[in-house]
Amino acid sequence: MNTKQTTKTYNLNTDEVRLTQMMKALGHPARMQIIHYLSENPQCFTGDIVEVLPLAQATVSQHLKVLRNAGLICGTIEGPATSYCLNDDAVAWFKAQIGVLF
Amino acid sequence: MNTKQTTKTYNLNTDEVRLTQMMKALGHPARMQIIHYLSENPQCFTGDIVEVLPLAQATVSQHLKVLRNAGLICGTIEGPATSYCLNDDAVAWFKAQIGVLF
DNA sequence: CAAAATCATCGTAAATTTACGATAGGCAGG
DNA sequence: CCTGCCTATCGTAAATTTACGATGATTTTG
Repeated sequence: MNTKQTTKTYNLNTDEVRLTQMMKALGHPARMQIIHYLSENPQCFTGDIVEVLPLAQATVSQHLKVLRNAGLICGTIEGPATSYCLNDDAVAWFKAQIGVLF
Repeated sequence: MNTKQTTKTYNLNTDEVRLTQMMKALGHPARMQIIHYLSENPQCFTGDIVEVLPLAQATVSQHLKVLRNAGLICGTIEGPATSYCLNDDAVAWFKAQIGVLF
């Protein structure tokens, strides 16, 4: 019984929950660097990103997974490697949703 | 020596670092709720927000501090209470910076 | 088929975040 | 002044995140 709860609790709707997840994904320097890199190099492999970041391959792969789960990037297996790119639809949705929020 | 570092490391510029901090601040449900509430109630006290969230007063105050440090809101002491509102300049900057990123 | 290359996942320490009660500090009313 | 109200900060557990090496899975090359 921490709060009286006499008033309704503000809840986030589905869009806002998704937006929050995207914000969280973008709220880490390494992941922001990845997004920045992908916006300049629209199509690249995991290895390219690993070379450019001061992080171990496992860590980069982990960050890529976070961005994938947030829907911001999509990766396609291409032979032995994986190619990543920005998800343009998600980016557009993200921008639009920020306009709704503020 | 974890990386060869033969290539330059991608670094974030000052703007991107600040943007990342804002993203991180917005990447938590409670803080997103606060922002949502402030966008509907442009001027309100800490107590108003505490009533609306299912969190203890200390926790809300902590979240408000994160948003303040990110520059997204500003609080002014008003008598015995503190009044909070969105920082419109920061919001505008945030929106513009997203346009630069993507 | 064996070896090398590429990447994801696992297991796990260390660091950070989150949430809370308790406490402190400032301001208004009696 | 004292008391009550409002909020920030402190101290601290629990949960989550971050980063790494090691390992696996898959594909191409020799």
